[in-house]
Amino acid sequence: MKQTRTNTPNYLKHLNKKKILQYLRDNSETSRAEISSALSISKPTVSAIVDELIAEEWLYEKESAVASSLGGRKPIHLFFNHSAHYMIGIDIGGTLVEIGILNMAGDILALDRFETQVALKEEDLLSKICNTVKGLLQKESLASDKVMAVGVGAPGITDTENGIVIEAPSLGWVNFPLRSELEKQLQLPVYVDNDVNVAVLGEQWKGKAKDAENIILITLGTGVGCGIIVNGQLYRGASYAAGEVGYMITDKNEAKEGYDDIFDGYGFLDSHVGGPSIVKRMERKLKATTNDHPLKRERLTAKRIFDYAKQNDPLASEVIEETVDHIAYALVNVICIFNPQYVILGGGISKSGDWFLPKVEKVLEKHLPLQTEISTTKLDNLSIIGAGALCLREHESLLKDEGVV
Amino acid sequence: MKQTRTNTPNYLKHLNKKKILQYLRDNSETSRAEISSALSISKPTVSAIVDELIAEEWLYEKESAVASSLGGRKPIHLFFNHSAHYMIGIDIGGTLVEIGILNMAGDILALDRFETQVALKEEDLLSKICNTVKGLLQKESLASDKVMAVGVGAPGITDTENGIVIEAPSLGWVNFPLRSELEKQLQLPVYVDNDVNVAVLGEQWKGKAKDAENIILITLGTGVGCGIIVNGQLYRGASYAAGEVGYMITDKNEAKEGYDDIFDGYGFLDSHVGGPSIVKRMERKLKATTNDHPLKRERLTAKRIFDYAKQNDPLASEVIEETVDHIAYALVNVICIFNPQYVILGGGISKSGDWFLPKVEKVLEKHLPLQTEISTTKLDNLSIIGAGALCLREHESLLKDEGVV
DNA sequence: CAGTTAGTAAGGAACCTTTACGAACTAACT
DNA sequence: AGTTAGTTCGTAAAGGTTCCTTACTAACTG
Repeated sequence: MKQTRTNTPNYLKHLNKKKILQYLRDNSETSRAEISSALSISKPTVSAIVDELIAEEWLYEKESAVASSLGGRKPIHLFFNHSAHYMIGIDIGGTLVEIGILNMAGDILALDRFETQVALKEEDLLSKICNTVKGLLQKESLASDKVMAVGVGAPGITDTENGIVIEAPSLGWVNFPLRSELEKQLQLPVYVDNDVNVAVLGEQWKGKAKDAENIILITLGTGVGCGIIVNGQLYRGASYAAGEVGYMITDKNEAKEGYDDIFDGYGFLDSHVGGPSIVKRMERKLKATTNDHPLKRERLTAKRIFDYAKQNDPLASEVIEETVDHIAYALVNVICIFNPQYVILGGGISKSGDWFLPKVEKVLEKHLPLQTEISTTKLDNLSIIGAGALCLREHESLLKDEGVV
Repeated sequence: MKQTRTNTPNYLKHLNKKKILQYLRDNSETSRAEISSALSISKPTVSAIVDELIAEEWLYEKESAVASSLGGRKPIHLFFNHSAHYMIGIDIGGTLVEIGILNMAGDILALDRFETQVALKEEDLLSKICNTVKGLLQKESLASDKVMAVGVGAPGITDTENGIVIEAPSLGWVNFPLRSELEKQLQLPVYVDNDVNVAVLGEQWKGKAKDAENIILITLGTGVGCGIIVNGQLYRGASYAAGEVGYMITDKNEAKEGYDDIFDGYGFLDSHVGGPSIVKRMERKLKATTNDHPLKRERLTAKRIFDYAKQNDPLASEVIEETVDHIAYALVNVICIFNPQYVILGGGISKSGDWFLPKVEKVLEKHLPLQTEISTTKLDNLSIIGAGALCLREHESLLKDEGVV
């Protein structure tokens, strides 16, 4: 079998085309001449490629420009056509599946969702997803060939090369061939990755860490997850298990004595800052106290306990303080190893970020000489946007970014 | 000013040439036909490029081959010429400067060394380095134009793009323009990086982690350092400070109470597993005990204390056990974040590796579900070899590896 | 009108590929 | 032993890309 030749003259053109298209995505309202000087490609070459891209509807022209003050012909401005191709972003979560249609600008044109566990019980989850996708396309009256690719974030360790979900406890999946199944039903290219990885990609595309090269995203939820972008690339680890910070140990004495891992497969940090562990510790405190406490009459959730801590409730504060402490020291460890440009916190707990971030920063200042910007996610539908970013990255189209920038 | 055009037909040839040369470096005794099918480049193209490479002395032919058992013309075997170009590796350490000449196979042909602090006091360190280089070249009767590049490992945070040592406390350097100074005096291309980064490159080139994509090297010495290769690339961090694991915290309670940082700029882990901290803790134990102890009559060093611990001396064991503990938990944290293929331990303490690695592995097994191979450096002159690997990576020659493999 | 800038056309050089061929060797058959 | 078929290696020749440089037209300012 003959392999495809890569380093052929054709490939050169491909490279240049990609370069130009990427430049236009980031710099709208530019001209052929500007592209030529910015990317140092000769003017005739730029013209030829731009004409092709216009024919393929990736770009469009608009002549509304003004000439330079020194005189000269007016440039013909070029714009990236955000509506020529679309992407579908799917976020499969333990509780909710969200599906959206994105244009190339990352705008969500349509969104639908359903409960995961219900779908798992009542019907086939895969079919439900595919039907929802088809429904959305119909609603937006989009033909399937307008869709460039489908990006999926899955809640578990994922073999991205083969599109196989190695393990997703909340779905009961083990070595589930998600990509091939979806591709069969949807007849579209599908790209799958871990939900946390997808989320960092989203932050890099549209969020706080726009275009940064070194980003860490930490999700605080049932467990602790961590998405890593280094040297501009997603880092997945030797066996797709990078960023399993839930196993981090911030207190060796306690680790030695043994901690109660809330669930099997959860690590030290999971068992100290994960939602269920917060609840568990609060329950213990409540039992130990003989006084009355309003939380004794409520169904406990991490969020409620946070709320009480914010109002300086002594019991809740004790519990939360310890949690925040662990988070802070975990951040110290992550930052000293990675020296990232940004650390972004996501997940349920991050919504209380404004309140606890200053406490965290205090710890960082004390133990680290490195300046790092810490913030919480500000993006709605981060996972959907990230799934789109995954498409952009992985799709064998012009926009694919190979290697280092 | 006109920039250099990159995506020109010439560039294509450059890419192919590089590909072929790299293939030959890794697969000696191959033929034009084999290259063609392995790299999927057409036979005529391979022939043309190989002829050029032979003319440039990168390769040589040897006809001693046997034909395939199915018949056919005998292939002309091609060999990488390890002696056509040379590299100079320099390891600037706090106590010792080592300089070596390497061939392209990574063999050290000549080696010289001198004491750093003496040179710093008595004369100009830079001149001393350059004179040593010149001396070595003379000794090997090598012309300067046979030297492809010079690689340098510096003991501090280094701006590799500009070749500036941002901070090297042991040399008293702050923002020292090492590259330009050396280039001026040696008239050769110079590449500078942090000593730990250089060391990982060495391990990847010639050591245990040969050609692995994801490697962590941890050096245990005065402080704790960490070199990181992810996705096949060196990771330096957002501000060249990645891998400063010395700041890692493995015991939040102790960190909170405050630990005595042995030196300014040393972090929690430095202060618990660094050589001086081991000595300090042993001193305390010795003072506290009224019994006689042979170590009371010796000059204390980390190595000696390790030796006594190995012989089950109770005092030394207590000290070392705590140190090993911290190392183990630090490894848990590093591994859970990175999921590397290999973790390699270097530095002075690593020489006792055979003895303490089993203890470390026990901790890892308990807290991590990830399988990771942990070992200690087996390479002599790792830093010199690493400096050579740095040359290979960074040099704008054919062997430079851009982006992902 | 000169001066300046945007985009196009034509000619030329470099690259790679495919197809075709000679050289060299094995194995099997006469 | 000699011949022939089948393989494989490496090289030519021809053809088609690509890109670049130079030179041009178009269009606008002052």
